[in-house]
Amino acid sequence: MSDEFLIILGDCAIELAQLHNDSVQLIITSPPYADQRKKTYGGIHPDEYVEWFLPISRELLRVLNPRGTFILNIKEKAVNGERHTYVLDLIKAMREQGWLWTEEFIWHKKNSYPGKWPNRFRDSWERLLQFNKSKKFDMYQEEVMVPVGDWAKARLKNLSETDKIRDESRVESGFGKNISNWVGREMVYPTNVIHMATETGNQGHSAVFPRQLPAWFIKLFTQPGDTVLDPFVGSGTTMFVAHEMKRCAIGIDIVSEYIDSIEEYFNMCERKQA
Amino acid sequence: MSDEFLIILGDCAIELAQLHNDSVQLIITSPPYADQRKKTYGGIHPDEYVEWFLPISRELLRVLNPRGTFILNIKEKAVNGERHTYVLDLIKAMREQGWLWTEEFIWHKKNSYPGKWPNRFRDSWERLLQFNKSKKFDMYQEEVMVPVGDWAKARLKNLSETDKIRDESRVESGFGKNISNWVGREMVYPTNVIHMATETGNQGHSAVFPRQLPAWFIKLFTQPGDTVLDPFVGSGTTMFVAHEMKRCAIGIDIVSEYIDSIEEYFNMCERKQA
DNA sequence: AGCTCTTATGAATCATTGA
DNA sequence: GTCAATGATTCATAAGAGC
Repeated sequence: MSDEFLIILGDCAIELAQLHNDSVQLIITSPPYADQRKKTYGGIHPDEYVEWFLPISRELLRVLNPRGTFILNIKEKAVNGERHTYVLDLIKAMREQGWLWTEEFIWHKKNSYPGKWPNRFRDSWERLLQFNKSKKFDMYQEEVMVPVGDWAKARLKNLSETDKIRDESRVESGFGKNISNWVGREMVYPTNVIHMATETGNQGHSAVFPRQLPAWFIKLFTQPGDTVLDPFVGSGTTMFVAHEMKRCAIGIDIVSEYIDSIEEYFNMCERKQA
Repeated sequence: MSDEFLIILGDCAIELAQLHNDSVQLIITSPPYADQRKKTYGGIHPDEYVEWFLPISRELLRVLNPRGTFILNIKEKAVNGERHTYVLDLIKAMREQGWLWTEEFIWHKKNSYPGKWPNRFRDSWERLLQFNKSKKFDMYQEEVMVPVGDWAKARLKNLSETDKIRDESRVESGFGKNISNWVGREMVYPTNVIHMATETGNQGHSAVFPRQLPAWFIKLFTQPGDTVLDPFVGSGTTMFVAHEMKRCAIGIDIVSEYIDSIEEYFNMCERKQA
């Protein structure tokens, strides 16, 4: 087993005990949403969601480095025509555990799930909650700067929206490829609203994240050699991206099919290098 | 005094008593944010914000029609490097008052306030919380359908063969499919993410809302002749838009300069009509 | 009319100073 | 100490001027 990655089959509430204190620089995960994914995770009832998550977040708080960051992708579902409050309750409960609720990023999903209801529009955003262990944490803002100004204006006028979407979904780092072509142009910092299309139908597994999303946070909060953890690693997107970016990747999942698939991927990687 | 509008100078916690039960179809307002606007509103401390707002929301619940809607524009500030939780607390407290938290729209402000800090990016979004009195409320979705962007029309008109091939080969992204669905369609429903720039320098008065924002919700949740209330009417944007859209407009504010200015505006309107 | 360029200015945030 | 006020930082817009 390489130091570069660690794949664990099991319940993260239990398996996280394997990890040392303060050993992880970035935790980024999209836990099963309430009442979703019944087949794989048993379906946590909205009213029990906080109670279910707190033992996990307690372990995450232990393994996270004091200068590290925890990014939690979550969105409340509508229950009885209302937004359920478990996410609000979770934020408050995690603060009592010792977490700092530093920021709430908005993930604007440009191609949100289709549908029509008489009392609400399509939900096209999710929360990306940033939690920290201390007020002093590592943040490499310059790594995620985006071009703007004349470049963006000219481009926006001359190119259609389709082109932009296509570019962003093709290049994992957003405008990364294009950025390199425009070195020397004006670069500006992004805001706390992130525009990314979702990826669908990725080899039969539902890809929770588009690859750009973990890539963006990995660039922002870690350096090469740091450790990135996803306790609900699912199809493995976070691990693959972290590994490609020369970070150590740890993934945990309770579904053996997911773990098998991820192990296969990393075996292939090692064989290539050999 | 016309039935078409009502302008009240005073503290809305008190003055709302003038309004009848169930008489308002839409409440849309942007109350003073915690610790902001000290000169005009006194600056409510974050820790006391919920306590300050609850008597007002209780009166709002009384005057709102059972089929009406309350849109609350609010955003928590950063305190001690953390996001404060008073908005989360407010949502929970209002639910205990009897409000239903139906939806949370995101207002993405394209021109957010400048600034740079080592631990956070610029804040470019605000919450637009939708509360209702009952699960059955009026919503006229077709009134806010948006035209398919020019980019899509232009793209569809001269869709080159290469484009078609490229799009179809990217079916896994879900995007190619969408394009074919848009053929022949002029209007689509919006989502719960609203993109609008703030208006600047409006004749000395800072316009809290861009005019489009109240206009959008007035179209969505009311019909001509319905009553629209803004208990923190400020420079009057909500009232002016509502009046232009043939809705009855009620505005309350504790700042006499604002009220004078709004009365002047409506006097001019009536003189023109005479 | 349609462009480009310039300028003013925001519901912000944190570090520093002062009571 | 704790708390409250001031200063430095900074960019996407609209509006206006000039070709």
